[in-house]
Amino acid sequence: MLRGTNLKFVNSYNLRIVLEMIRLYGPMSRIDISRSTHLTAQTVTNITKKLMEVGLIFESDRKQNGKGAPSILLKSNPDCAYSIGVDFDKDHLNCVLVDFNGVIRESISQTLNCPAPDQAIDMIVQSVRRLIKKARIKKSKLWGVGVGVPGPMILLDNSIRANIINPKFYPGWDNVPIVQILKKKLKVPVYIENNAAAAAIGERWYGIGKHIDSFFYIFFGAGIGGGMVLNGLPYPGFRGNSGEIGYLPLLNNFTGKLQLDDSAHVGMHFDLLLLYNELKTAGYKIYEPAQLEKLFLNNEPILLDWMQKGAEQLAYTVLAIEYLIDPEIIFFGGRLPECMISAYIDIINEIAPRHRISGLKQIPELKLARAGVDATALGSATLPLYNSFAPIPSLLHKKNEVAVPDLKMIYQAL
Amino acid sequence: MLRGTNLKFVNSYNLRIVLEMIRLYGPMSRIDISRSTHLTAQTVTNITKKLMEVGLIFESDRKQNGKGAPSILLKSNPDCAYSIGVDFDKDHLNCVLVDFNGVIRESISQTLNCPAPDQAIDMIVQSVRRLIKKARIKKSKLWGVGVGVPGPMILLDNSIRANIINPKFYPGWDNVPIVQILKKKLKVPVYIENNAAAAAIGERWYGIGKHIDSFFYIFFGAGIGGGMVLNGLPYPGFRGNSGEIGYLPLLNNFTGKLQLDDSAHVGMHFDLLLLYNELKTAGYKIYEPAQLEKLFLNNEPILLDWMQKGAEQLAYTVLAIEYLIDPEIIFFGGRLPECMISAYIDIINEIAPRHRISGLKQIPELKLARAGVDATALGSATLPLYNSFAPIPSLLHKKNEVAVPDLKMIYQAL
DNA sequence: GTGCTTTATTAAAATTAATTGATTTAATGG
DNA sequence: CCATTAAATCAATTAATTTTAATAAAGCAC
Repeated sequence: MLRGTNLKFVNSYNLRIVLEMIRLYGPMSRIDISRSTHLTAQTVTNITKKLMEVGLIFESDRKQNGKGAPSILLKSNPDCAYSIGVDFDKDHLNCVLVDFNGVIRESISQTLNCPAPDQAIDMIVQSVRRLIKKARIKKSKLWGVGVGVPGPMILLDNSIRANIINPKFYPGWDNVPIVQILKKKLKVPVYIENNAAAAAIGERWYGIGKHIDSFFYIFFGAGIGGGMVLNGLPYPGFRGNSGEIGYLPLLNNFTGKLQLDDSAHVGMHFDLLLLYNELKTAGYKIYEPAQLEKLFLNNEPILLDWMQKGAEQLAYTVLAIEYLIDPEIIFFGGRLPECMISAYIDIINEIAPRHRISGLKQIPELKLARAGVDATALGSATLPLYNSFAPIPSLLHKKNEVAVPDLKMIYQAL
Repeated sequence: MLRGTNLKFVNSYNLRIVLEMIRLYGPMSRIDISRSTHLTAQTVTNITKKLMEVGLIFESDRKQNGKGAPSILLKSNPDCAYSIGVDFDKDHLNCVLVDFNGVIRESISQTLNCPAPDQAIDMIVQSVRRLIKKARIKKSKLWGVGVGVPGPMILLDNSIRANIINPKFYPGWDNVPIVQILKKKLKVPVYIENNAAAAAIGERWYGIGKHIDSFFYIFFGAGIGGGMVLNGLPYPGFRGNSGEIGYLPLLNNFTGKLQLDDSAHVGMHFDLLLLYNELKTAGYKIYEPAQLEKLFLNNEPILLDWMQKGAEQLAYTVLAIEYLIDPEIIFFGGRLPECMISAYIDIINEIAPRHRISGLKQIPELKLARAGVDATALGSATLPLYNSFAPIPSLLHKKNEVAVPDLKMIYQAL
């Protein structure tokens, strides 16, 4: 799609660049922003003036740096915008309300048992309303709701993200337009994303990935998934299926055992329901990931064996990511306890080098991302803020509809 | 790197957008460009005026479309710019001179025997000079020289692409600054790229990939390599190693045989020197890919067995590409004869579905790209033109040095 | 303390390319 | 032949950045 651009697009982009500079590297002065972005000092003054008027940033102390007038440090305002993230799956619903700086202000968790769409959507709506009340924020400052769901989605005509949760595992969830329904009921922008991709975006916007332009994110949820950020931007793939590492065929030469059938796939080794069942035979009653921490720390053999088998498959996947995508870093995060994710990283770091061709000097580092219950919800909460405030280069191109709100809308909203 | 932009960058980008529209969809009228790019008609008039002044485009017939003034069709001028592509490897040196439309005007091929750097560079310089003479073009219209080399390179400080050919297989080629040397001798811009990546860029700029925004390119050269184009742009990876499918570990469950050692890799099955040796034991004297066509058409068992084993490994690689990257299309191209590449595609299309998880409806199509001797050289020839004329979005961002010539420099050059 | 130097910030004017609105050009069709 | 339609362009306007110049605030020398 070859699209031209013009001065207005330039301005809205530069606005976001300056805001992002302050968010990532702040507190910082106008002159530092100018030097970094190569915008003139005057332009930075003009833009920061606008940003201050709408309350996105504010001036704080002056910084003395030798001779000359000390520069005025600019900070981003955590209370300028809030967002709600929803982590939804068959067995749980976690919702968090975060401020602009990504700090979780309030959260609500509940367990589910494969609810029907109507029921689930009602619960989400109620949770959102309760969060707004609990946090005592103005609804006008709620920038939107982001929903992270397991499995792939389809894109509708207008390239508005929508709404199939893998119908195979979710009876009744075929073709449910969650986005439209939630938008209508809540009257705020609603975004939906695969939970792994949402976690990756969250890592990019708030996590260690803030300064990493290209990374792969391996996500432990009910199964295993992945998301990627390339050149600073989420890369969803042509059909929205990129990063689906769970679908890779099983290898028997890594495990030393025979594979079940030709279409057996890596995801099998990370299906928590299968693990819970296996643990049940040993007398454990496990129904959520947090309970695994204790078993892991007690060196429960069933769990350790399970992890070892999975890690062997994952090691190959990591090599494939290295050689195909060559990201700067591979993050590991998700709903599992931090100690387990770290253990996976350790096993892979032991296995992978044996299968690596000699001669490659630099390889991506494996790093722990945000783990635990809130990982997905926080990632999902990022979606509205990311879309409203991130300097996405495609903003520079003319489009029929401005999908992304610009400062005029921010003026109106505040 | 967060950089701002301004009106001048907008203009140089819009110039390229309009030129690209005409190149890809031309002949087309100003009003069609306006509707497509969402630039106003007046802006398109201004831009096309500039492009005509420097001879990049010209007006041709009027197209009658019902009532009203007929629109004037604009065409890109094939003789506005030329480029020379160099395909260099241990055993051969192919050079082509192409015009702006990608038509090969002249070419020179010669066989080599692992030459030393001085010798090789001299041969390249001579070939370039001979091509200019043969094609009888003005040197001022030679936009540059692109060199495709096997194996990885490193990027120098200024992000000017440079200059290591995998030193392991090329004694004496450690740290040779080819780009700088050639630039000094030829006095034109010189670009270097991995041959697989160059072929991918060539496919994007001149091939079927012209209208495909995201694809993976599997390249058959002396071994096997890969390149990718994502969101319309070449994606080199963080260390310039993306697409290195040859490095993936071997799988024994696909071949049914034991792997040699832990670091045995897919590339082994595509190493032409190994194949030539195996064929030698059967009495064949093969030293270049074109000779394989006859053997293949005669159903030579050694060759067919070789291809079957390779294809089984490649099928897994294709699945990994599908699930990790999810490109629109996977292209297959390179120095092998077209019939052999097609055969690889057929075998993979037979194997892959068996290992695919059920439920995924859409999958990337496997397509034949340009095959044969000129594939790499044409891809390399694309590099200078691509860098000078393609609407690369990063052009919109302010930088210290303008690495890419803009229209001012085009004025001077013509 | 005073005055000079240095540096950050901002005000005013200039610049630039896109946009808007009016005009010209060239065909169709009654 | 003239009204209609649509493409292309001229002229004036607009909206952002840039340039130039002024102002403000600190350090430093005397």
